Amino acid sequence: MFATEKTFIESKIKTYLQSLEIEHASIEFRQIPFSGEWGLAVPLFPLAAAEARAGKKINVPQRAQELAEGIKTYLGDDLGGFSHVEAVNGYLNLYFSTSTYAQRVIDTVLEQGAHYGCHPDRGETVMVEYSQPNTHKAFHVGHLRNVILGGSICRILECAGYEVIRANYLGDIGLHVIKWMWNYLKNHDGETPAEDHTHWMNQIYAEADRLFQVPENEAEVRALYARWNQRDPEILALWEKTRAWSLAGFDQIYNQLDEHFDRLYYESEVETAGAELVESLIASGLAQDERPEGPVIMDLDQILGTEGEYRVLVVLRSDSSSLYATKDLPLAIKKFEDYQLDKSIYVIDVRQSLYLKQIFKTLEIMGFEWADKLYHLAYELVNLPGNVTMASREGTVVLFDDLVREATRRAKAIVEEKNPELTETTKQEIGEAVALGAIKYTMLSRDNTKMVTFDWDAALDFNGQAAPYIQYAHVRAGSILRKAGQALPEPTVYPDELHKTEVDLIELMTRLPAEVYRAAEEYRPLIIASLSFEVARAFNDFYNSCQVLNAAPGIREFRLRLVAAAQQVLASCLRLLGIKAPSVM
RNA sequence: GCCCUCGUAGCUUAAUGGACAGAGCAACUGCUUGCGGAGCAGUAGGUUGUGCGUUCGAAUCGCACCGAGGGUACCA
Repeated sequence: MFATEKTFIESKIKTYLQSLEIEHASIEFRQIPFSGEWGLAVPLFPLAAAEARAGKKINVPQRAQELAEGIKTYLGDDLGGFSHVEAVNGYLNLYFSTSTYAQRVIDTVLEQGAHYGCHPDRGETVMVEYSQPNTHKAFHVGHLRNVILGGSICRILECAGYEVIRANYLGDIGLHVIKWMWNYLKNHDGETPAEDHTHWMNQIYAEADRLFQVPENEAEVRALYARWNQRDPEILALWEKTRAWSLAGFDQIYNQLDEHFDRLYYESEVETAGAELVESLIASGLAQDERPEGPVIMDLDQILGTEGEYRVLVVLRSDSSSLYATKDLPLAIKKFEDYQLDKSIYVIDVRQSLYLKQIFKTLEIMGFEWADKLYHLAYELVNLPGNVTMASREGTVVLFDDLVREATRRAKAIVEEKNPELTETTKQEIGEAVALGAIKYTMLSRDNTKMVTFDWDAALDFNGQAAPYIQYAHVRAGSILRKAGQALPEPTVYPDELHKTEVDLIELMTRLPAEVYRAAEEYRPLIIASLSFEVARAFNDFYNSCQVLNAAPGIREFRLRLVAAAQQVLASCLRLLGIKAPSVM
């Protein structure tokens, strides 16, 4: 936004430094850390330190200050767009005039609209694999973090200029599916799904899991597994039918979460390729076949000459049935056959770090030159209070639909109280937007590597650092603009003096483009979550200290434009987090 | 045992080797009332897990230790 000024001042500084015989100096610009004024800070420490290293006997901080003062004197009044300059503590601080800066920021935001903060196309394609649910099973709060994180990462990457392919990988085969079908045939034959597919599917699964403990039941399940392996048409048909039910259930969930996928991969579609791949690994001598006494393994440490680093990867069970690894290897290959990828990201919880490291290394050993483009985006688990882990087996899960229902109920009650004249449909809609926003924000506002302890009250706390607070700021901004009752004023000359809260708000808005870039590089939605909260807080501060509609002519127009720009930034941040920005609540 | 990740105020976090470790929630003390309940002013809370090292300069980089979590051949 200030490239011209930057270039100008940089060349001036370089000219001056050359006169001191300091060549090849790299000038670094950063934000001035004091609030209330804008500008660029140039630390002179690196230059002074370079001189010290070159053998001059100097005190670095003192020399930095000397250089800063020298530059200040050299520049004189020729500041090219900056209003004043100071040399302090080893920094050269270049200040913009408040009104020029404010005007430029607000005009840029309004002009770029929803694109503000986003970057031009980089010509790179990234695949993000996330969600990965098992069909025929529950969808609980633990799975939720994965979808929310993956979805937000996709939006951030897109905004940062990447072409993104959203991939899902569904566990549609395996013992859990056979158990389910066995119970269905035995106890639920002919039944069709209840309205909430996933919930219904899970009830049958949970029951099957319990019954499986009885030995004769287990024998029956095994027998059914054998029929499956022989591709019994009746079983295949049942599998296809029930799988479709499960997928329809997931679609309901993804719709509620505002998520979609570009490409679905199924475990069932890579199983055969996996078996073939294992055979070729054995043939090439990379894998050791210990069947039937043992499994087929790859001793990665032995192959690489490392110790305790990569360990042993089991690629096929001793009974020749497949494992995760059997399918993940061909899947990785398939992805690169299907698309020209510059990066392939796996959003999978941290417990699988070693496993994914092994998979990536194995592909490298196999000679795939794209192996270095694979990346495991690890995130920590969701816990329940009292250090209880989510486990379907122990029944210690909070199911997705229960969570959303309860959250919506609470959110709707608040909406009802604040805004009783809304229609029932609108209340329901807003209640859901607020509820899902609160849940998503809870998951995204802590770092990927930090455990989220799921607490009903904390997740649904609509005050404080939470999504409803941000959504509410967005609504308030909209309300002012509505009341202004006219088209947004054209850009005008801005006031010379701004209120402190206006300055803070504008300052935060300028940070969006850089923060999007950083969030994309580091795969950290938290950065956007924090910024969105700060913008909302700054907006509320402004709202409480500055009148907009009753402000003097001139000021009023400026403030209306500021409100519109702030609303735009809030909307953009929320969009990046996958959180809806309602217009009333 | 070995490997990985993480330790900043009660909680969530900021500072990307440089200007006083900066906020917000929660807590405490007052005051105020709505351009949408909630807001404002203030207080308190930190030897950045510990110790060494590198550096003119370390929350930031390195090493060691301590603590938490996870993983460690046929679970997913």
